[in-house]
Amino acid sequence: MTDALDTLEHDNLGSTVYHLLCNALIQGKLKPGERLKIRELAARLGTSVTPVRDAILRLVQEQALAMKSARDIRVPHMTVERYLEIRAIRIKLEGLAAEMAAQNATADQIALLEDLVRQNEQALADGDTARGCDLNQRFHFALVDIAGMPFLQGILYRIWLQMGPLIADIYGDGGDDMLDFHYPVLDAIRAHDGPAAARAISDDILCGGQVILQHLQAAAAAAEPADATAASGTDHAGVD
Amino acid sequence: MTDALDTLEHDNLGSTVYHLLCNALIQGKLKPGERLKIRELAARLGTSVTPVRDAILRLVQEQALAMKSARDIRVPHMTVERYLEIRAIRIKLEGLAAEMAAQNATADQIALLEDLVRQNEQALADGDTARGCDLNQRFHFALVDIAGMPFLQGILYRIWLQMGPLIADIYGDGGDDMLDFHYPVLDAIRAHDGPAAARAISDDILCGGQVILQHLQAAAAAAEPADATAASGTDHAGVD
DNA sequence: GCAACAAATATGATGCATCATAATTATGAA
DNA sequence: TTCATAATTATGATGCATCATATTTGTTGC
Repeated sequence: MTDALDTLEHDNLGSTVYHLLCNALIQGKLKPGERLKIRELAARLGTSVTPVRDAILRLVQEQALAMKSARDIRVPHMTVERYLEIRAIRIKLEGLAAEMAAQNATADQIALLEDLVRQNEQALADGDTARGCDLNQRFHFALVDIAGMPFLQGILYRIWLQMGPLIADIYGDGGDDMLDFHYPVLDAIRAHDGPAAARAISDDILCGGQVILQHLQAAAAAAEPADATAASGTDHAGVD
Repeated sequence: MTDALDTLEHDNLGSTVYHLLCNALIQGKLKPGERLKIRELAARLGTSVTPVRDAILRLVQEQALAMKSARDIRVPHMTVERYLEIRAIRIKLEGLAAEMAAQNATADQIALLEDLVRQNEQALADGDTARGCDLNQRFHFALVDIAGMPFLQGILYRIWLQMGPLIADIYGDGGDDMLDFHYPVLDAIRAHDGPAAARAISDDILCGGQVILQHLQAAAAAAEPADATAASGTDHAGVD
């Protein structure tokens, strides 16, 4: 499932390292601002620098990692502007996925979604936020999978890669209500009502992400308490 | 503008080669099915294999190139299924871009769009399809640029990368009416009417791409007229 | 003690040697 | 002539040596 990014890919060491780092990112094992060193990783993984460099370059390309300078590779910090942009994109793309999933879903696939929600309930009941975070993500990916759009799956995987470090950092704060928005999605899929599914996913992304947005805005405000020029440009990034 | 993919990227030889190949793909200088060899490219460009390998791996990752086997890197063929999927994604994402562009566009930016359309008229009048193709693309990119969404720009650039070889192959067939659908887009942007701009872009993608779709369907029908199992070995179908 | 310069270190970039294996060609027997 | 097998070649993968330079650390003069 997590292999969605490169369909039918030729397996080489670089890809293995890449997926390793992807999982680390998505599971929040790499914190924003953390630095990565090629040689160090290579030593830790027992390979030469070449595959590690391959993997890191791939992640830099898709902006899941950032090269602050020629020799400073770090997990990037999410900004409010970027989060809002990504949110808008997710609403469109995951909406499309939900719509197609509602059209296509078989009984088995619906049962799988229900199972994911059930496991998520259990995880939240147990107070296992890490598992809840993982299951939340798997629900979203399951939708794209059911939609049967492999290219879209790759795009969304890359987007989630960016949100991984962020979500893992914040989820414990107030993510308990994140699951609530999955029920309307499930209802719409059961009814094979595409537009309703898209709306429900949109609600999920907007409401569920509210905590994240507040967190980011608070962090941004704390970072620059005096300077108000950059902070005010939250709604529209004036990137020319 | 074409540098949208990796914002603020550290320049290394691999990136240079990457952009070189990107341009070649988008401008249709690389045909579907064409094979690329690392050593050959390196010799042609006067570098070692390392930067070329970096660039090619990046393009493979985003499926702009495909590794059919461990040592067979080719420009992939577009399939009907994939085209339809990409079309649906484009409608959502370029719709979003058009909507934001309509909200944000300044008079200067609108003038720039008008200029692109005017140049495109001239190109078509001159029968210069290559230039028309290029200008068509630049119009679409200009919209994302005006929308001020750099992350979206990266996603769309990667999508166009996939369509480059295809469009260049087909454009001459009946692309003369492709420009027609840009006028309603321009009108909507002038009126700052986001939803109308999104609808207009959707029309452009659907109608303008009709020729491409027919071409693909004809090619698919010709490729496997009777036998559906063995002949499909050329294109790896079975996207599900 | 502090600042400015210098030496040392760290680190990604690049080139290249070597390896494993797939593709191609050559060889030879039927 | 044809097909099977072996030798050759081609090619991406991997590892590693070296380079350039940013960063850190040490030294020295004030």
